Amino acid sequence: MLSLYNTATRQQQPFEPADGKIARVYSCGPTVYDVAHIGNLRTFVFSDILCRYLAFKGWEVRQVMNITDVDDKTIAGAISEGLSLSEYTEKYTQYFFEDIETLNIKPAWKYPRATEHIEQMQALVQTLLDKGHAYEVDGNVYFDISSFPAYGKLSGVQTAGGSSCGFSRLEGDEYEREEAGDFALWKAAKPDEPSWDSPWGPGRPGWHIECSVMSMEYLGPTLDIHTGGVDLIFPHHENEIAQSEAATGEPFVRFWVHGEHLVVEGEKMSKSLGNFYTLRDLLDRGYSPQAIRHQLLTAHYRQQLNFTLDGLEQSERTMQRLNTFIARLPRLPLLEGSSEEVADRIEEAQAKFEQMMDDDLNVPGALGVVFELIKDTNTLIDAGELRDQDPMMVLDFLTQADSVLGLMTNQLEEAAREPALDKEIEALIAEREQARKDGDFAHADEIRDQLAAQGIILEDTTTGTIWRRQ
RNA sequence: GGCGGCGUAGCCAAGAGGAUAAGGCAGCGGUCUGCAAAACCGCUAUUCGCCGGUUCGAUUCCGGCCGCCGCCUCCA
Repeated sequence: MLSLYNTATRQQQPFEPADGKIARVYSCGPTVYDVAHIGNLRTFVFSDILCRYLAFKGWEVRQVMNITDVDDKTIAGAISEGLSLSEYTEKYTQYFFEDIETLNIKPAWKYPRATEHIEQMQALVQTLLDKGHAYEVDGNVYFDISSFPAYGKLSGVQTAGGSSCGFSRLEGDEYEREEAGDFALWKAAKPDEPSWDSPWGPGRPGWHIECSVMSMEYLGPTLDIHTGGVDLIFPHHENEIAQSEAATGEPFVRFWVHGEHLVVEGEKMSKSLGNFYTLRDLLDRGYSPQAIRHQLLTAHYRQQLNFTLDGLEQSERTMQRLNTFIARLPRLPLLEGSSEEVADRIEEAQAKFEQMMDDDLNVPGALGVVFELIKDTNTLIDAGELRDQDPMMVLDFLTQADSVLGLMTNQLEEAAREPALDKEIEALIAEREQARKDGDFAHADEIRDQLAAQGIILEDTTTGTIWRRQ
């Protein structure tokens, strides 16, 4: 049974959807003011793994990921580039979609944009005002945290009274809030800012309200799982709980699941340190999307990941091992039949894989299971014990595992295609075989080099020559 | 100051109160090969930052120390 670490309880707890069928997942998505960096992408890969695994477990997954397309940064960015807010955010929204496709992240069920839900946000703000959880000051509406006693339950941050060090840096704020911890639900428009009319005058929604509104709009008042990066626990997620539960009177989220950050070369990623990588940066340096995704999966999601170029090189080679294995498997010259040993190993691997993933998504452990099976299979190949029915079974297992890992999707598709007999290649291989028999190794090597130049790798086995694409 | 995490082989990284401490990368030696490629076999942590405690038994639990990192209304 799947169990997940729930930030709200600080414990790992058994998970299943509240209704037993549909997993309702809300994931904090990108603020589209810039190109995503590798740290953002790690979090999206993490929520991708989560959703893929929920589907693997047989539940229907409805993942909603918001696109924040109005906030201080997007407004500032649009102004500095001389674009309208929507032109500006649309550009980065498209970059975001390209990035997740490149990293083989499965699309969410819905990607609602904040600017398309202004009316619903205003309605929620009004509800909070009506219920006495919010107040208005000069066109701004704030949430009154003193009206919500449970405030702080997720993050452990303490509010007024006691040592409220969480708010020690809040002095001098420009807004006239009654309590330092109160946060904006609606912000009055400043001159030249994009704004929407509202009962409180022209303005725009606060950051937190969008997630409450869009999650409830598509998934109802109670979510099964809400994901995000650890940095969002406070104040963002804390505020979401306050707004949502104050408005509906129902529990907002059953499981809070947060992904740890990554650091780069042991240091916090920052533009000034020059270790601020975007996906494009890494692709330009020649790294493959496959290796990048793998590197993001090398550490458990609740563990900080030290992202390094050296680590990427290692992932590149690791993926090479995987790819070579998959590419040669369907072309091996094998005796007829199937091996009981292979069936046993696969069964064992399936059980262990699920056990690893059930344990709070232990992806590094699950990868270990996959590579153990690869090694075992290779050993059997070398021992001449693999039979011609076996590769299909191994590939089936890898396909199952990959429905979760998403690391070898292209390779498996290629292998599943009828290994089209390329007449030209076969002819060259035959020609080379004759040359080798004749002792004309120069000519044999010439043919091998020629094919290598086309990305065709030849391997001489004891029972014949096989080829694979690089 | 408050909250949280980490320290496992040359590197990355799982794990777990007691069975040979996964897996990947790199290295060395071997097998196979005309040479390669791929792969396999063997070697590479008698030991899990340091010091105590609990226990029949701890690297795994507890305490202290050292080192590193993150969060505390910009933030994945």
